[in-house]
Amino acid sequence: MTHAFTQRLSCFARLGAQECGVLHDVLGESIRTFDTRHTLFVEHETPRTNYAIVDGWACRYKMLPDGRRQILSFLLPGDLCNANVLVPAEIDCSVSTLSSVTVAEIGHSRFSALIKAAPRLFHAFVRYALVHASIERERIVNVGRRHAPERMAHLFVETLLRLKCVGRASHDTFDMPATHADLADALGITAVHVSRTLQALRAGGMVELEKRRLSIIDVDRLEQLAMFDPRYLQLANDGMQDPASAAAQLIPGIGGDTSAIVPAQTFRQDG
Amino acid sequence: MTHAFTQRLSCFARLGAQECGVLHDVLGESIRTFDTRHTLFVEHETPRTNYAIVDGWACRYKMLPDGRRQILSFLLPGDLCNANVLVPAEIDCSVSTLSSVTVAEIGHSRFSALIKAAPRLFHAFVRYALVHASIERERIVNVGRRHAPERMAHLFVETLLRLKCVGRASHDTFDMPATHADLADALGITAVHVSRTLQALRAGGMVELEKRRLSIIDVDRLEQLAMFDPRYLQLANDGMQDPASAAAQLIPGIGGDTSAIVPAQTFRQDG
DNA sequence: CGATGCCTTGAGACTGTTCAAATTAGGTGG
DNA sequence: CCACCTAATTTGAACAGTCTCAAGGCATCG
Repeated sequence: MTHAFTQRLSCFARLGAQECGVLHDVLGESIRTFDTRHTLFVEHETPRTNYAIVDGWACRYKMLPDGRRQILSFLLPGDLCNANVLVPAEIDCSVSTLSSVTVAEIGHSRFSALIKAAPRLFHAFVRYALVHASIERERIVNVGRRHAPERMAHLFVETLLRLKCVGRASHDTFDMPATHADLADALGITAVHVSRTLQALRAGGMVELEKRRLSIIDVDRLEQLAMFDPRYLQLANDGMQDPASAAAQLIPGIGGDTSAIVPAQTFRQDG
Repeated sequence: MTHAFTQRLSCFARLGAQECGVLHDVLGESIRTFDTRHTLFVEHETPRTNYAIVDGWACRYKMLPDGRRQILSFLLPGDLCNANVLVPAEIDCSVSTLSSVTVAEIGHSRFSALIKAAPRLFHAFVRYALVHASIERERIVNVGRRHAPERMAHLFVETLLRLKCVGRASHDTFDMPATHADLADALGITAVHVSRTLQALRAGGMVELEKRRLSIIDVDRLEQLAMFDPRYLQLANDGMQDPASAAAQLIPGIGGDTSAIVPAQTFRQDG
């Protein structure tokens, strides 16, 4: 089975056998598991390592001094806990697990070696970071300009698509470890209102949630309600025509090795 | 007078005489002005050029199909309209001016040349992009977890600090071309409520606004109200100890030229 | 001096919050 | 497997914050 992170990166560059091999080795080096509600990074620290999520959910969040919490994004299988892999820098938000989580630990020097060994991977990392930032920008719109049911619909559709692209959602159903309180902090509403909003979507025949499994009954209607435009997720694999050379165009020292290209998949069909 | 963009970049790397010179030349090449309410980039297009703002305000925003708008960030003098300078990619939000704006136009090839000629500039660009993303993340917290007066206080303090660091705010007072409608779309509230909230801050003796000039009367109380923590703006110039070599550590092909270093300023005192 | 755009004000409606209590689900030790 | 404990969810009712709609005021600009 392909590693979720490899699967995710291949959304952003056509990875050849060589790149996949190197990546596979690095990812297999140090597998760790964390309990639910475990803090991986604390705001303002400068992480000395990175984690690629293999299984389970985590989240990036910020706290206000009075205890209010805002979740910036959910981290799903295939996601990197710290999207900034280019320069060592302090991170501006904390990261905690929302379920028990399996990760592949990747040290900074490992990352550096990866990038040097495979220019395509560098390109993929950069695009991954861009898309992750794009997801967070879309969240601003979500909490700023959508009503609670629309916000929830948007979050669910986004999550469904992101999980599908790493093969973690079959038949529009997936494990959803986030509690109402977690959803509330992601949506900018209260847990009580999450409960009521969820019931409204349920009553409308759009979703079903039991035993921490979420079933999207009517994706179309959810998308309509949320005015969902999937382009910000960049799942369509366009813009990949000339991956390595595109990077080389602007980044000094990145040369294009175009051998051993395997065809890229287009994700969005059912897993 | 130092160019606002040079001033901004020097927050992120100790720029030497050589870098400043190259930068100065590029910035002087093509100065343009745009009218107020002029759209510079449209969501989903792939820009072929970039603009560094010299004077005036612009904003990055997204529209929903029904006309709702969410402003993601204000672009102030010294800001880059498209923070992604590393790879050519479609942008996920539109950019429009909020006042008449003077910019320095910088083509992609120019940027590429800049980066190659001055590794320190590459480092500065990367950090600039990181900080801009950080500002947008803080906005999620603002609209998701703060009340209207807190949001407004936060936005005002942030803007004050950002303007100060490019010398555009003396005595805690600055030009504020954004209309109530613009502020509303940045804060995730309505224009009517902006009016009322503004009056509350005014009544509290914290700000004064007349003729499109905003005076921050009581910064401390605004910061307290907003629970403002300036660290996300990275104005303190720490983490600059070893700029070029820090980049070289992770990015292949970036070598460290440590000659001709001028001392970096710490911004936050009055301009 | 009339248009236009921007800001202000009021009243009522609505969305989402708060607090508190009841209910359910899950996990653990006996 | 049960009893217990804790965490998570649901529900109700009152309340607060923000929105909507509508009207009026005040600039600025041709």
